[in-house]
Amino acid sequence: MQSITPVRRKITLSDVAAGCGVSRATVSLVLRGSPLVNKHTRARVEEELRRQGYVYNRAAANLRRRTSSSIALVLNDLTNPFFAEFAAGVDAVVGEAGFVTLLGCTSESSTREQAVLGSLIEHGPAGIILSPAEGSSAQQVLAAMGAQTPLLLFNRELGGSLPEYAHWDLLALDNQHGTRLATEHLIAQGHRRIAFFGGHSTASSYRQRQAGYTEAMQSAGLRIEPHWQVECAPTRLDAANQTAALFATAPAPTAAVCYNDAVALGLMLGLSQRGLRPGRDFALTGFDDIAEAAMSTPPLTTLTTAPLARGRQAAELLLLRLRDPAAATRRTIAPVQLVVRASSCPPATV
Amino acid sequence: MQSITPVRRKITLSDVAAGCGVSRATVSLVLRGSPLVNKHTRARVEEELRRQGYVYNRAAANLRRRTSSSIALVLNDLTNPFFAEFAAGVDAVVGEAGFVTLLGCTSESSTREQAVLGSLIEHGPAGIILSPAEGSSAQQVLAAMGAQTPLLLFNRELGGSLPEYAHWDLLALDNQHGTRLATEHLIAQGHRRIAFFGGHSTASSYRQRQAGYTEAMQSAGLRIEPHWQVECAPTRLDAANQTAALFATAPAPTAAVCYNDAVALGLMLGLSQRGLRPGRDFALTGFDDIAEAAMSTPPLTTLTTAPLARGRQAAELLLLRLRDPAAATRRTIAPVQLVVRASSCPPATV
DNA sequence: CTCCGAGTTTGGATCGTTCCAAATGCGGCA
DNA sequence: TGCCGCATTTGGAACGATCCAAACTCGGAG
Repeated sequence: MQSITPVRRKITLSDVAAGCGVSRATVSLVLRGSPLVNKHTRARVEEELRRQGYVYNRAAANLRRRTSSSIALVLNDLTNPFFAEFAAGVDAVVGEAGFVTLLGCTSESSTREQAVLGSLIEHGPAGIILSPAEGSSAQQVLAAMGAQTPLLLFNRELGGSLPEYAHWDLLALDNQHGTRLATEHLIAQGHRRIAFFGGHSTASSYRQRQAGYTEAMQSAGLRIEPHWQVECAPTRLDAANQTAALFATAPAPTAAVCYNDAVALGLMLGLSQRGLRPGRDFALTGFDDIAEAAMSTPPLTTLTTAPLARGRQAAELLLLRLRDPAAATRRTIAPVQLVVRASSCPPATV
Repeated sequence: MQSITPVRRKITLSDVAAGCGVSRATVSLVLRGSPLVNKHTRARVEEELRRQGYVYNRAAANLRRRTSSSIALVLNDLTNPFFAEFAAGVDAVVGEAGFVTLLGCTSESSTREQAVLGSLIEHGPAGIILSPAEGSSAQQVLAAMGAQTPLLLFNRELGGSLPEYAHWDLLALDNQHGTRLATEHLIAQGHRRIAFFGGHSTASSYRQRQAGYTEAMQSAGLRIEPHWQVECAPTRLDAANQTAALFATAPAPTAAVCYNDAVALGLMLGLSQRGLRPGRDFALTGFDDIAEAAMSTPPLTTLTTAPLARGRQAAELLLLRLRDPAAATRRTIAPVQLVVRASSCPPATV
């Protein structure tokens, strides 16, 4: 039966040491499970730690040891389920390794990204996992975080020219191969006039996905009309609004490879508004395999990226880097897999 | 043109002080924008700070000032878009207030919750926002985090008996009113035999939602058959599997108020498998308004909870508490709003 | 009876910042 | 010249942990 007297002041090592008549150093050794300390002393100290309700001050320890116990995770969009799952994966591994996750959201703004990085870096994380905001550049990022802290870039490349002393690891999806698979699948279904729809060409992931599409089209000897490549913000709403552009000029496409699932779902909406039934009159594919993809009408053919696993992987890559700061820079490309659902129908026989 | 010499050792106040011939104290004053320091000196120091690429060590400052600059966010399920948006909202406000978010995911396990809380507390957050794992108790939570750090509970109550010295703020959704609205809406549509489907009665939110349903039914003078209340895990899969239970005994319900959207989507699946068309032969409502709700077939009538706004609100409530630790405990109930979509059809005229 | 060494314990300095009381410089006034 | 007050600057002691070299205890060997 322990009586808990609500205390204002925080309990420190010295309090515990005084409480059981040993020195601070001894208590410190007990805390860290050192084999040096005598069994009997250890028991006494541990009892006293419990009794006083001591809580370890990791900040103080980190200061003295010049270590860090946190890893920063900076995301361009946490409201996107893809990144939310990614974050969950990161946090799991980071936690297992005894670190704590410092979270920062940039809402796709490179200005906020700088502010967030600046604020996080002051807390001295051991490393940073960054999924850059659209249009953020290497110079910006380096200016905000310095070159001291190991960086793992996820999902996107940084724009701008790279100072030659800059180096970081990268984990990206195999965007190009993914859209190539999707395009080939549509071609195999019998489509010849295939569009590439949505996204902003400023993003590196856009350029890669578009390259996969172009590659597949060219390999099949199919030509690409200019108006089949329509850019829009990677959101449902903007995608729906831009649908008309696909059909502005003849010949109209019979299928589209979309930049991602959000865009594909928006395109479905836009098609319906024009009286076209997605999955019957027009085929389309997405990218990401968000939860809604399987639930939409028709269910969406897309590319799964296993965001939770990618999160774990990102954290593991960063931990590897922490263990060996001098190792050569790694660029990891994670595979993606085509999931065929009803949205990628054969062309309608008109 | 600045030449960046890659330095291993971290730059400290003393380095800068030495670099421009003033004392550490003066540099510290400059950093904090004190009006005491001479204009000319300030300029010189700021130049030197830039030149050396100084980065502030907030941990050291916090140690000295006995302050904290972080807020811990502990979530039972970050892969749920509802919580992901909530987290984004929290992080935005926390960031604006000059704090940093410490993230912890518990994956709905109260054991992990204890571990996560224990780890986070060592970093000395100014406060904690906790959405408890299922079945986590007040004693557990208090044991892991002590009574020193202000706690804001989100979404769920803690189980177990409360020690009388325990007190914390609460932000919850108006569960009871929400399901009452949904039930009344179904009654207005003409339904008389309405079920309450899904969720675990161990959760406080379940009991509240069920109470709202019961209340509405009783007010309307409608009776509730025992087999119309079917529990299941709040996941799509389990909901689909439990669908049969609703129809095991006569009279079968013609509509169901579901515990949440995941359950409702699962029920739709289950209904389809029985040859019932949701939104035509059977009406149903959800809770949460996750993104899929608007996209499902038929679109799901549900209750919106504005998770992003709830996140902001949670953070603001906690900041308020930090400003006035002695203020009376608050229990905030956030309103929810009924969104009527196609799933809540009138009863089929058989 | 002294000395040795293994097993434990400990005081004091240190990490990078902030606080505080005291020191410094300097123009003005008696 | 001496003293006051204002504006600025500063050395040294914190904050709560860890590191390190030195010290203590004690049984056994010489």
